[in-house]
Amino acid sequence: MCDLSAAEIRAYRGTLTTPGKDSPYRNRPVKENLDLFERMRAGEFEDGSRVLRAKIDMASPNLNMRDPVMYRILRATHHRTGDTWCIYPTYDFTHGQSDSIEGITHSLCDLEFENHRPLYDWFLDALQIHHPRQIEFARLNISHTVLSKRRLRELVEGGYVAGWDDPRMPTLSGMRRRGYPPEAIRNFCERIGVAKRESMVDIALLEHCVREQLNKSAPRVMGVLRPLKVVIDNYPEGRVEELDAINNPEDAAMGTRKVPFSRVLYIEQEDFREDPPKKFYRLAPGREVRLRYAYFITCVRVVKDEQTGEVIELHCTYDPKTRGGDSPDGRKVRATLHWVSAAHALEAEVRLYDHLFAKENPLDEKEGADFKTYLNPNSLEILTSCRVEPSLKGAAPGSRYQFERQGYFCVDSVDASEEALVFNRTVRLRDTWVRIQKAQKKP
RNA sequence: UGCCCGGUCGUCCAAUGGCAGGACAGCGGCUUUUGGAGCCGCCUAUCGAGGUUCGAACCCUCGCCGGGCAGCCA
Repeated sequence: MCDLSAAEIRAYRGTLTTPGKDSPYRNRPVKENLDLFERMRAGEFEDGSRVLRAKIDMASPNLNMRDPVMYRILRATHHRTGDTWCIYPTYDFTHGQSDSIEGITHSLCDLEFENHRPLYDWFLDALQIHHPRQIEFARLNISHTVLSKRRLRELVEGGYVAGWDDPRMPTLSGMRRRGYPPEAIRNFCERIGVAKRESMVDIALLEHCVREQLNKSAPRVMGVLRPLKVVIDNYPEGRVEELDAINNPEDAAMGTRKVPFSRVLYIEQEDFREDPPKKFYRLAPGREVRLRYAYFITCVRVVKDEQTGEVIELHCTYDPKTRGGDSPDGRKVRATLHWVSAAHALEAEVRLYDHLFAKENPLDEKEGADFKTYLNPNSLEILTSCRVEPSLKGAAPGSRYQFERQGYFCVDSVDASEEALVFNRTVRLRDTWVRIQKAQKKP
């Protein structure tokens, strides 16, 4: 038993380069120690007034061995035992014993506990109980996020995210809600391996594993995130066709479905450019493109808002001979666009998720900045007037789809309902066009 | 200027005394009714100096660099 205050214990411990010195209470007789410990447990003493320490070696080069504290007085309410105990053991004292009681053979932990292993071993040897072997490994770090429970909690409690299962969180509940398939996570773990050196795995590898799995398993659908109205001038008013669409080109067994086509459609705003830059293959005035599984269309007129100049509507003509997307004369188009029929499409909310942190390593807190200052302000973008194809009606919570040319999305398991479709973007598709644009901007 | 641990392509992991290999990323090409997927190719690494050895990423020594440790936190 040691009556030194916390500050005194610290002072007696010495420093990294100088040995500590013995506590004046170090050689108390066993009988007195036993008595004091009984009374400590009974609650006779003030919080922090005394502690139980292991008598090891105040001159040890390993600070953890300089007579570490085993029990301290703490009047805290425990979530299981309530107020029955006013003394609590330290982690170092407990760790080996709980492992031992559970019959563990190998106790795996973080690299930072390497310096604690001699103490772990010391307690087990002194107690002469089953001795598990502690092995330390590097903790997993992933770029553009944080994984420590303490920091994650800071994000939750500070309201930086919507909760532990916020789809941006690298928690299992977060990743599940985001739509990451379990197989992808397991595969990721297998690929990154386990080692003893500090490392930072590129989040791109995780995303690759997610795409790889989803590419095989996710049914394809068409959904327009930012709708632009298109009128097919030469398509008969009131006419509706049901066109065949493939559910998954990677897996013929997943079959086909019908998608309705009519005179008024929506396409993606970013699939049209009035002044197309180099290598932009999509729709532009006078240009012909394919609507997936439907027809070739040519843009003949652009309607703009008189005030803002914003493009609000396109008029096109279609070639009836290209039904299904093939041209009988063999002429080619460079782009295939996804689309939905305006009259048949379902309205949906789509949540676009991106990296939680803009900085690769948020813990690289240069200039005294807190890791939270590196949060990505664009990690969530909510789109409320998206249009998706009618086959998505009643899609089950948690079910995963590929929105063609956009990415993988899953039905949110919390906010989606019979009436309201809500999708979370799991991960984007690899996008060559984005890369071309970046390369074009550089010079 | 203590003790402990670690340094292999940009990143992560293999090779543990015998041809430094894979994946991701990047770049280029082919193909394509998703600028997706697929296929092909390219790029790039053993921290340094000595030593041991027929032979060293691996063993030894000394440096250098990075991380951890001075809670009655875990």
